[in-house]
Amino acid sequence: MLDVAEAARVSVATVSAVVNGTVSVSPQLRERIEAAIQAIGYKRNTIARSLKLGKTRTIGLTVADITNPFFTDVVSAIQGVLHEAGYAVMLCSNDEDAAAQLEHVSLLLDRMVDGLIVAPAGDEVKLKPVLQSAGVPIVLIDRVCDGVDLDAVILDNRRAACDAVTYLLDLAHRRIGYVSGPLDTSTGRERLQGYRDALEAAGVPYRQELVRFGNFREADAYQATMELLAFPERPTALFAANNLMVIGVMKAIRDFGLSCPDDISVACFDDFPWADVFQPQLTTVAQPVRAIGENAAKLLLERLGGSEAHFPRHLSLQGRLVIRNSCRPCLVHNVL
Amino acid sequence: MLDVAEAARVSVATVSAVVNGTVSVSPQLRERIEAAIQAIGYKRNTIARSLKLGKTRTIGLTVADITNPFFTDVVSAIQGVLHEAGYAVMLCSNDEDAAAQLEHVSLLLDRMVDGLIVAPAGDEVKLKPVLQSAGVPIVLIDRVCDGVDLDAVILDNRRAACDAVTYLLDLAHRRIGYVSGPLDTSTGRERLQGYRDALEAAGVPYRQELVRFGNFREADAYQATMELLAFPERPTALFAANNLMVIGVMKAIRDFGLSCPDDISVACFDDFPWADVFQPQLTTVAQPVRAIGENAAKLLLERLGGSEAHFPRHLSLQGRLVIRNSCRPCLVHNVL
DNA sequence: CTGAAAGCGCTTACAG
DNA sequence: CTGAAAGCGCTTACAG
Repeated sequence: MLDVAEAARVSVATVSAVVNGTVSVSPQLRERIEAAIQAIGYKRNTIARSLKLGKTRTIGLTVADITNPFFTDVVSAIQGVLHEAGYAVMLCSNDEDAAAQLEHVSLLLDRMVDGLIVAPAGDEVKLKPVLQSAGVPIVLIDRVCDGVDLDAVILDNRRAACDAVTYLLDLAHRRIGYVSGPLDTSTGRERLQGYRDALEAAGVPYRQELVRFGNFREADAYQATMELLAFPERPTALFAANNLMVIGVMKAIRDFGLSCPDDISVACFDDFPWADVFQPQLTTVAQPVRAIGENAAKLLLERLGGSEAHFPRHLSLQGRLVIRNSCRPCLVHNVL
Repeated sequence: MLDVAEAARVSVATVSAVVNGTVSVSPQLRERIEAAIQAIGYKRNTIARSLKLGKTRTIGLTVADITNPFFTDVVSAIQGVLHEAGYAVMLCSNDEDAAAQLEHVSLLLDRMVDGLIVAPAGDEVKLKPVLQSAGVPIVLIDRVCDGVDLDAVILDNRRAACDAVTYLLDLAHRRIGYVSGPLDTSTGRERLQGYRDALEAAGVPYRQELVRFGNFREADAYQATMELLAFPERPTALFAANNLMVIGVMKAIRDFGLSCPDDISVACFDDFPWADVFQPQLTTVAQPVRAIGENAAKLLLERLGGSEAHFPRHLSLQGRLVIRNSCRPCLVHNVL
């Protein structure tokens, strides 16, 4: 910028003025300066600008697993609106590792991001204080931390899980195994609660041996399903807590020599773009992924725009049960 | 830092020395300073540091489509090694929109990233000069730009496509439709060449009416497949240029009232974690996704470490044909 | 081993 | 409308 100023024989203040359009500059000067900028190939140093302004125009985003299509879609939506608004996004994925997430939040905060969007990866106890003392606006997505009053946009997990399990119950299933997520995530807790709600509404007793926990990933789900299938009174239907887990469920069913939906019904959380064309066509609860991302980004943008006044806002979106052919009416008479 | 210096009654230079461990400081002083840091809750301002040092310790990453599991896996691998090395990554996805990618590269460069990893999204003509004048190390992944001499790690697309099509030919297929990617990407060009290589080696003439182009996304592939299936002499097998396109292919087959593999065989580029458990089980060419990402990150790290001397290095990895059950021997006698 | 001071490249009151 | 100057928070020779 100094070079430009010299070339155009003006002060740096004037160059800054035309670059930012903050103050009106006489046409001749503006032209001279713009010519100099072209000639020199000047590009504003955003780092210096950030230092002076105390704003970086970049926001940090940390999700549990970038490999999970759910997060991928949410991230894509977030990026869309943030880029539109002139923000860059720094992304960190932690493979469902809470300790790694903690480091990532520090890394992001170190780099002076203007705001944070985070999908907590378990271990809320440690995460909470870090988020609370971050000093920048934060919005939580997908998962919330109990007792942390931050903006959040999530799914109505309890209701959605309840809908899916109710559907299974309506098909006369009574022994419904649940391959659950971990209870140190709000999604894990709420979806389990939805499962229980559905059973209770149908007057079916909750049996904890039908519930197995895992960390929302395929390997755990495989193991959990193998255990469930080994019961003398095998479940007639299985509900999986997310998109990754259902793959593990299906692999276990196959390796157990069973077939879905002939021998066992399966439903799960999270939809797939290919669910319509491969057999069995999975019955899923579809999340409004783009809406989650877009709303989160917008909430953050509002905070960044300075709406400090409001209370934390929680947006709870509804899932949608997409019925395909992976569930059949239960024919065996269940003695509970 | 000034506050810390005052509290510890030393100069900022000394504080800086203990924070960075650059110069040895007497134990008592170090202790006093560390106490002050704790007390004040001081955190180094990375922006100021970056300005002074001319390095941001963050690298820019721009891929064509973060929604595509292939890129997602590559990104995940890249992040792993980069985080390990203390770098943050700024990610931009452009939905296969070359103009958007151009903007993203500017946004990244503006923010003074130390290096760039890019998967070019078509329109190389415009991208080339931008990359060449970037002034930071760059490594290309998945796709290269002709005539730009940059580090790159890619797949041997030609060979992999040839292998897959050869497999189809070995099953006696002669009318093999190809749902291709765009020719303004190197992957598009090379995979098509591989298709042609296979035909030529088998002595089967190349018929351009059997090839349809799309932009590596589902919708285009659907349209392309509908056209292919409408031929009086319908193809007996279809090869899709990537993971997104094969979904469109399968939807078109279904909507056409056909079934795979009974009526038509299908193979594609890119593997799926669920390919083993849903019918038809797709025959695919699996890419070493993690290796691509890891190698790209390592190449970049080397450049960042100052190995300017070498020529551009091109790493070409091999794909692997995974044979499942979506392809059957061709029974109809083909008259070409 | 420790401190005073310059400078990284910007922005922004404050004068004129 | 334009310029001189201070300051954002660091790092790093250079003295002592």
